[in-house]
Amino acid sequence: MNDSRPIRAKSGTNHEGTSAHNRRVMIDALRINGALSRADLARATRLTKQTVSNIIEELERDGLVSSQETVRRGRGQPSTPYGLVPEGAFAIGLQIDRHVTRAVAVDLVGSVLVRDEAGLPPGGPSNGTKVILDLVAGIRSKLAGIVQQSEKRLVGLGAAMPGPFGVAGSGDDPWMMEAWQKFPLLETLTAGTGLDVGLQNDAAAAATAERMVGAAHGLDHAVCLFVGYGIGAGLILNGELYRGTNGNAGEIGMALLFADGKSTPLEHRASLASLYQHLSVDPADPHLYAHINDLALRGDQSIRAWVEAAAVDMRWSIHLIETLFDPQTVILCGSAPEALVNRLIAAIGPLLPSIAERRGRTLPRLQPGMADPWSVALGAAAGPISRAFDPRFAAILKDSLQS
Amino acid sequence: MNDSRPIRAKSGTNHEGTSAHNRRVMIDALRINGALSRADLARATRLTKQTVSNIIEELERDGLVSSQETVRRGRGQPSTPYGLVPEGAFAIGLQIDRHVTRAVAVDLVGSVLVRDEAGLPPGGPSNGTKVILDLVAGIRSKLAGIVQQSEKRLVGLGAAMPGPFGVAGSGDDPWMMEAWQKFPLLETLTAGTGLDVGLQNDAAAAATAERMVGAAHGLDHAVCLFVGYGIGAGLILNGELYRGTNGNAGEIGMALLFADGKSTPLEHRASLASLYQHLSVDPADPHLYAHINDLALRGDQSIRAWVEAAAVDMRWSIHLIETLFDPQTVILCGSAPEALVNRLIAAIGPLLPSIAERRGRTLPRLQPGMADPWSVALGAAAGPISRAFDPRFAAILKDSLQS
DNA sequence: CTTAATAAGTCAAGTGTCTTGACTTATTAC
DNA sequence: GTAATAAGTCAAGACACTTGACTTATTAAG
Repeated sequence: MNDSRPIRAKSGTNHEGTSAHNRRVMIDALRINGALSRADLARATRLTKQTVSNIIEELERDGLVSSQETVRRGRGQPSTPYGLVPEGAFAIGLQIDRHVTRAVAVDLVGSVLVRDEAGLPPGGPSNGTKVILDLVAGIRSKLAGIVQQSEKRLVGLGAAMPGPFGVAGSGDDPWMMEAWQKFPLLETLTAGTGLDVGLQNDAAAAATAERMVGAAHGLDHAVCLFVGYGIGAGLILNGELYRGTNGNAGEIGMALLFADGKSTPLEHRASLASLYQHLSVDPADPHLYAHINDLALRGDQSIRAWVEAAAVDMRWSIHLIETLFDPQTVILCGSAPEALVNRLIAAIGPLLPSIAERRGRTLPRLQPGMADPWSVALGAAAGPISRAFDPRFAAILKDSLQS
Repeated sequence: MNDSRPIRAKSGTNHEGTSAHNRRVMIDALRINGALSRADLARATRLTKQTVSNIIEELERDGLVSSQETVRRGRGQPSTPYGLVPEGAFAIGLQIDRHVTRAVAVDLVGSVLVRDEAGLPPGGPSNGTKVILDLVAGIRSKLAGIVQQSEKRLVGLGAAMPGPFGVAGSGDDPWMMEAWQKFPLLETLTAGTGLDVGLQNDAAAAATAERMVGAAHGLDHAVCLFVGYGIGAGLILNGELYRGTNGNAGEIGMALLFADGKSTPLEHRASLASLYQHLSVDPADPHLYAHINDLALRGDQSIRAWVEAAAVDMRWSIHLIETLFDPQTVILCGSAPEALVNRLIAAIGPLLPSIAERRGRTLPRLQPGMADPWSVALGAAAGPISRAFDPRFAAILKDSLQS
């Protein structure tokens, strides 16, 4: 009996895990509800007043929360609300797109403090790595100029780029996203910045952003349909981003549609790439974003035609998302001109019938999210903040504790 | 400032939560790996030998694990493996289908000890409730005749029926599944049995079964495509069944397919219901199952035609599941005749290209699961066992602790 | 104005569960 | 026969939450 097969098991937990969880629960509660008193926190978390007091004291020492003015609420001693301190933690978010890379510095509550972008030369990682590392270095030094102790309070760097990861692709993309997808980006960024680095696809980043400061704030189940150069879905399931086995969950752009006996990926019909092709414009044109926004605002005929066609496919995508994920709401967002997203939303309705149609709904089935070229970078930055501060199963387990 | 808005927060945890988690982790490790020594468990769970010893001792007292013969593994003191005791816990599983209801008693390791079924009269809950409660009572008394203390070790009753739940339906189903879906089944079963009752849709139950004793055993991300009277997907995400906001996640049968300008739910094209219609047979015929199995085995022409057509839609369903969930594998199962499922699997291949095609795969993209009229009832029973013994986030939180 | 009711928050001792480090036991390798 | 190695135990210790009494601050009511 050769007993060298690896034993698979979840990790156990201990006091530290308990405490780490409770800290995270407090921070989460303050993020969702705004400032709360110790007594409020004790009731909401089911912990004792004493425990809450101890943890709040510790969080205050760590500069993550601070007390506000006391509030009189009827009989009894007035309560002292505690709120998150925005400058308690920072994260850098990095978006790598086809022709451009964007970086932001974000604080604990999701405000963008610094932002910068740079053009990405063609040629993939071999030409782009330095540009990216310089951009990140610049953001860090600008952040250090604005706030004290920023480097000490930097919890990590989140990177976002179009997926899918680790999949053999078509190889016909001159902007080399495939090269980026194969490139050991995590290792390169870790080595180049010394930070804790995470990587997700752009739709996931958009969902993370919506969860921290947008329409998915405080929701347990929400799906962001993200329209960028491609199209993808960012999945918030059970209050956490769902990544799938290889970080590719939600890559709805690769879903095949069948029509007229041929199959076409959704991405070829409903994405900025398809719009650019429809309009015969150069995707690398730096003024394209504003130009498209203009056209959309003016109701340009050519845009309208594309919107009408894309809306049909997106209506179906939303139907499918509702059917498979049963979310509380679907959020349409994008790194696409806002006017375009608004036209899309208008054209998508009314939605197809689905299990989402039920009595007693409080949230709309479809709502607009951020449509902003910076939302992906923001979401990328929200990743490390969430990893560091949000309550989640993995944070309780011993193998994640090393504080 | 009216401050009566409810405060939303996750619950905190304490020592009991820690301990509950560690107990569950041990049980899970023994379930996945088979019998393990205390030292093995300590290494796998990252807990200390002492902690493991204490917990094992407690689990042994509770009759959930027992020691086996010592094993010599080279130098050092021989180890004493501990394994799960099958009769350490039981659960009742109940399937409510259109024309029949089935119930099983299952033990801690997922063996079916007792099974029984009864025809369901037309008319929905008003006529069927008594049949169901009698069936469950019969199962319980038979179980009590086989094993000692079965009632004390009964952790709950899991019920499964076709979804979706809580959705306005078409109202054209003479077998009144819609009436069942609206009926307060949970309350009725709780009152009628005195047990802790859970409810899920049949595809979710099938997935739960595959996770406990089938092809999804020990996997973190797997999707079961379940072919029954309808068709649905049971989702294992992050090692747990994913239910969605209203327990309707995975209802892929309601996904609309567009062809020739019309939309049709997948269910109308790939499900036993569609097969029955194709064959013009009576779905209430009790011999239908064996009959279909026979036809499938013999390669009947009419079945082949349906299989070919359904396989096209199922191939697409699998592609979509891979694209949206990025699972380790997709499992095709059903409460459908096994020969039919085998024909379907044969006809579905080769699969469509998707993100699941990657170098270094170890699991097949599609594999057969249970195709057995009893698998849904088994999965229904696996629900309470999983809730009681599997490690999960919710089990750590204070609001779930009352032991 | 005085007193009772109410609620926030603190204090100090208590409890439960994991950890630590030394020790015992059983086996194989040399 | 002895050393090395690994399983498992013992007893004390540490840590984080809990308990219950107490203090403080405010409003409601007579």
